Amino acid sequence: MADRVLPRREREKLRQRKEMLAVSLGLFSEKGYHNVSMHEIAEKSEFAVGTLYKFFKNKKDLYKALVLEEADRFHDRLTKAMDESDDEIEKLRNFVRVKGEYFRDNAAGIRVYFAGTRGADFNVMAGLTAQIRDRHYGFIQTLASVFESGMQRNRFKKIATPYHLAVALNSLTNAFLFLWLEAPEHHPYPNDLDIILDILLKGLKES
Amino acid sequence: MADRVLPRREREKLRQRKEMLAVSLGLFSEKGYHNVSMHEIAEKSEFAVGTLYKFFKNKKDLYKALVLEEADRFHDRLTKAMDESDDEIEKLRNFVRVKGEYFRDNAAGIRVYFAGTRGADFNVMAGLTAQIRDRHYGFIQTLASVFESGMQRNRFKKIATPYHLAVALNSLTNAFLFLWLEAPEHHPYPNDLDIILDILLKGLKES
Amino acid sequence: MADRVLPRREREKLRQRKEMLAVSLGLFSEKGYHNVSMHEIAEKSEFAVGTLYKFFKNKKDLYKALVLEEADRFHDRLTKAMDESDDEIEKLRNFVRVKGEYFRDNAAGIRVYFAGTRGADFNVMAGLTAQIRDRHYGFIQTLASVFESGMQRNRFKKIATPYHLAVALNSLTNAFLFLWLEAPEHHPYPNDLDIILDILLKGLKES
Amino acid sequence: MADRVLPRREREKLRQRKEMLAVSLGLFSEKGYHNVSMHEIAEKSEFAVGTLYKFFKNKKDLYKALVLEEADRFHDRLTKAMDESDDEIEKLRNFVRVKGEYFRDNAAGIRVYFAGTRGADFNVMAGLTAQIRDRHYGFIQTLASVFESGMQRNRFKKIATPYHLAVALNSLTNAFLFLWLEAPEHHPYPNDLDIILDILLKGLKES
DNA sequence: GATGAATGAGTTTTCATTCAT
DNA sequence: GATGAATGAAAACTCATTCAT
Repeated sequence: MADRVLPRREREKLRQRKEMLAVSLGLFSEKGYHNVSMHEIAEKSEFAVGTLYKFFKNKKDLYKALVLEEADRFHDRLTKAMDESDDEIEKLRNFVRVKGEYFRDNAAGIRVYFAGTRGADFNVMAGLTAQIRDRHYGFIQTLASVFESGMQRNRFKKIATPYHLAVALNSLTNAFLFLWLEAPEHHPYPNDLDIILDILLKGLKES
Repeated sequence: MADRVLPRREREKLRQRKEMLAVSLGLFSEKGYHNVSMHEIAEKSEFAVGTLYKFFKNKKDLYKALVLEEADRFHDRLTKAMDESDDEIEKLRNFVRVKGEYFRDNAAGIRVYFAGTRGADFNVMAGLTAQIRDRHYGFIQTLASVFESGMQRNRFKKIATPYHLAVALNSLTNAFLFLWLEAPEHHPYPNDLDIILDILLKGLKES
Repeated sequence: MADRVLPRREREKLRQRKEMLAVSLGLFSEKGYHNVSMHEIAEKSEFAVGTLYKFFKNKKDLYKALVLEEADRFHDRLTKAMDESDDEIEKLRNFVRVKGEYFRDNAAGIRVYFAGTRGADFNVMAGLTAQIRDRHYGFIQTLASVFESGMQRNRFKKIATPYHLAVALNSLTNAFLFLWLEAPEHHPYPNDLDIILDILLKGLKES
Repeated sequence: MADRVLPRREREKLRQRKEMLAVSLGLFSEKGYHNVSMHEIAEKSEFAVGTLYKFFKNKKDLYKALVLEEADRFHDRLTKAMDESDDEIEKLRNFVRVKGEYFRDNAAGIRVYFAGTRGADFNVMAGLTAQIRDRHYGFIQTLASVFESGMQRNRFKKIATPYHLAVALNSLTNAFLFLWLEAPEHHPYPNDLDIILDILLKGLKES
């Protein structure tokens, strides 16, 4: 780990920053950006307000950092899951499975990430939306490349462009996972997802 | 029009309310709930602040009314579009086409509607989220019933439950329309949509 | 009654004014000047706000009129009670008895009158305090004249100036009646009063 | 003084709080609760509005604290004055004298205290009236106990219950002191008071 | 370097008063 | 003459941010 080699002072800083973001995540995901005050974050994380401002220029910055890191963690996890196999179908199965797990285990992070994307304060949170979008777009490209490689190796029919298929798979998994996230009692967790993927694969696979 | 037969006073009231909501729509859709002040709405709509409060109990109420009416208008338009034909495939084509038109022509309304759904202030805007979700769920059922009737008449294969198919079609159209809404320059408007529907229909239609 | 001979229009006006003041009395006595709005008075009295302003220049004026008329009614009643006898002791007994009845039967008026006197908005309610004080002073003089005449007729000992005695009797009756007004369950109504007067008279009467 | 041993920070806090209350006392006593704004208090006390809210939850709370502390200071002073002697008559003389001095030297506090008692916003200032009344009742009991002990030691005749006598003496002193407070030019300060007490004592003392 | 007290701009909301109908 | 819709000044209160200790 890189942490090991950092001077103690630096390591400590990182630990504090992490703690601040963890507390912020809990609060923001629960109440939304405008219903959380810096004092609340300070109190719950047991830092002084001024210390928060040592780590983040202002409230917006703290929020941006949080959302972007949440986005990166999310996308990293998905990318890694796909990298675990060389087989395109297996990659997609991993994507769906791990995304499901991620929603289940990181509901707060997911909520903050999606609020940052399609959230309340549109153009206002200047920059954030754009940066999130870039990351999102980047990930969609990664996903698209799986479809592309599958097509090149003639494992998938070219029923649509790889990009379209990536957008489709991504939005479908989102939709079903949100159903579950918002009303777990009505939408039992993993089954829906497999159904989706199976249908898509059935249409895709060369007979 | 019912408007004609209302007493003049009532008609005038309605006109004012509409104007207030129209201005609010513009501001909220552009800047988000928390970045619009009542003074701003008053000024831009050329009413006094007090007058706004004659029509809406408070800021939250104004916002709720706006979002709910926007949701109703949206769903009504889609439902009507589907009612224009008795043929299930035609119904779905109408849904996709009209939804596309609606996104194109009512970007502000769409933004406010979706912000209200997956928006910023989760449990905070008590009631709103729940009401929106009810309406959304109701609409999904309407869409599902199209798939169901298609299946009963053996026009569609039963590749998934009608409810799943409705969620799928809805989220796919959202996804592609948002791509266009957010970056029209990269995503030429109507073509994507047809592609989606065609793929879905190909999988659905009995050969 | 003078009312009879007024033109109908005038009589009607007077009736309306009375109604406004009656409703205002109820509201002001219950909630205090600042917690009653002109709209509330208008609604409860079933007049339009504008009509209120036809009768009273503004809210302050309405309140002043109310308090002063309440003061006059109160003092008139007491003065009349004392006029019913020529005997000084009987006059004082009447004063005490009728004052007690008045507190019991016009709690709202009493509250408004005393709030206007020693109330919340000191110098602010410009003029009111002064006018009330004048009336109050005038009444104290009336009461003092009873003691004075009793002294001149050698029925009372000159244990203090008539003015001092008037102030004393007045404040004592106020004190005991307020005890009852504020906590009737702890302070049974009429007995206390008689005790007071008897003590005072015992000290006063020539043996 | 306990102040000496408090940490500097605490002492500073107390000093600020005192300053805020002092300025508030001046303003409230002059204009009444509803005619003083938090901004006004902030400006005159040279604190920021937000700082006021650090010390007092809201305007009502600030006012309540002010009135209750004023009441306590008043009653403490009177109680101490009576404790200075063991002789009942001397106790009463001290009470009257010190009360007079207190009215003379703390007119503002007295005004605020009495406004809080029989003041403007009856049931509205929920809690305040009740708390004031409790303190007032407590003090009346203290005063009554002087009469009671005087009776037990056969220094006073039992012309009335100790409680009645306490209410009487208290209301009489109030009445005469208010005359002076409101129109010092007409009512030279201390004489009236002695007269009152002397009359009362004459009636009370065993011959 | 950390702290948290102090700041005051900015927000929502109320309500006395006016005046066109 | 009565009405009550419209007005907007003014109030209470919050909270991101700063900076002296």
